[in-house]
Amino acid sequence: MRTPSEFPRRALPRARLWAKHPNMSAHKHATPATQPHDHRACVRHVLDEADRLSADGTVRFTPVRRRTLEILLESRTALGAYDILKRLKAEGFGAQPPVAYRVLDFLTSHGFVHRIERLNAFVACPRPREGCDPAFMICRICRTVAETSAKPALSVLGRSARGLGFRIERTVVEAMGLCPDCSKSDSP
Amino acid sequence: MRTPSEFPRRALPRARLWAKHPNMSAHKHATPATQPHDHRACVRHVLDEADRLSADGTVRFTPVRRRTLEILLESRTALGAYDILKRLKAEGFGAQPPVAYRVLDFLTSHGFVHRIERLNAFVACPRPREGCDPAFMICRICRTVAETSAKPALSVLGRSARGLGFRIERTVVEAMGLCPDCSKSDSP
DNA sequence: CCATTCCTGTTATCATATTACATTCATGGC
DNA sequence: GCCATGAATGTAATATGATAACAGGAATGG
Repeated sequence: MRTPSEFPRRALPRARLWAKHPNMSAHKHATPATQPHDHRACVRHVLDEADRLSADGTVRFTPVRRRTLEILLESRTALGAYDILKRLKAEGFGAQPPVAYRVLDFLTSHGFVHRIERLNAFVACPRPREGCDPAFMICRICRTVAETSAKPALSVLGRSARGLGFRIERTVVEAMGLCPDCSKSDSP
Repeated sequence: MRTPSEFPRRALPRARLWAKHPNMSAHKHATPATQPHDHRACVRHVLDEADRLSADGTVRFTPVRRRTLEILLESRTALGAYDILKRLKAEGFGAQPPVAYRVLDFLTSHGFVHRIERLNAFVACPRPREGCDPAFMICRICRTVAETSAKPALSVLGRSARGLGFRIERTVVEAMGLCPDCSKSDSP
C-alpha cells in the first residue's frame, strides 16, 4: 500500500488550468477585477492620448494600430494574437499572423499594451507612458486581468539580485488566483 | 520634422530578445549564474532524494522521469519540451510530444522542475520539496537561469492583492537581465 | 489471478510565433 | 512636382510549442 502523498496526484494540463466559466468567451467584456469605474471614460482617455501623440508625431498611430488598441482596451480579458487577428481580418485588415504580431510589438514596445506571459496573450495598459512596472492578477475562473504596480515587490527583489551580481532589466510578475467576484462564488 | 521619441524606434521580435552568443546552444552546460559550487554534488543530491522518495512509494520515478530530471539538472540553461524530447528519443524513449509533456507535468507538479513562462522552457529545481516560491533571473545573453526566493517580494505583493480583494494562489516572478559573467563582457 | 489504475506510447491536430519577401505609403530633399 | 528613402502593410510558407484521443502494457491491491 502506498503512503498518501502530500503532492497532487496528477498535474492539470496547462490548458485546463482555466476552469470553464458559463459566460466566458475571449471577446466578452468581463466585470472589472478592480474597483468599478467608468471604463468607457478610461478607454476614451487612453485613445485621446494616443491620438495626441500621433498628432505631434511622437508615435504613428495608423488605423490598425489604433483599432487594435481600442479592441484591447474594450476587452478587459487578455486576448491572444489570433483572437485579435480574427477581428482585424473581419474589419478588412490583413489576415495573416504577422499583421497582429507586428501591431502588438508596436503597442507593447511603446507601453500601451502588456504581454501576459502566462497566457500568451495581451492586455491594454490603463495608464500608458507612466513608466509602469506592472504586476498582473489573473483570475483563473473568468480570466480577467487586473494590473497593479509591482514597484514595491521589485525593489525587494532588486536587493537579492544585487546580492547575486545579477543586473535586472525587466521583471515579469504575474499572480494567478481568484478575483473578488469569482472568489465569492468559488468558496463563500 | 519629427520630435525625437523617448521610445524605442521598433520592437525587437521576441525571438531576438536573446542575443546570439558564440557558445550558446540549448544543450550546453552553462557557467553557473550563482556562486560557483560543486554542481555534480547538487545533481547527485537531488537524484538521491528522488530515488529515496521513489523507494518509499511517495512518488514513482520511472526511467523516463528520472532521466528527464537528470537531463534538466545537468543543463543549467532552460530546456524546451522539444529539446528534451529529442534527447529522450535518442535514448530509446518515446518520440512523440506527449511523452515529454507528460513527464514535465509530473516533474513540475511534484516540485522537481519549474516552468519558465517567459521562455516556454523548463529548469530543475535545485532544492525540491522545500515549499519554494521561486523567482528566476534569466540572462538574456547566455540564457542561464538562476533560481532565488521570491518570498519577500511576494509578501509585499500579497498586501496589495488583499487590498484589491484578489486571492493569490501562485505567482510567477521572472527577471530578465544580465548574469554576473555576461554583465562584465557586455558593458564593463 | 483478476480488476483497476497508472504509465507509456502512438497519430493527428491545434495554437502560437517567425521568416522572407512583395507592395504600398508617407516624408523630406531636390 | 518628383523621386529616393525608410516605415508600414500585406502575403505565403514554415517553425515552434502544446493538446486530444485512443491503444497497449506494467504495477498494485483485492
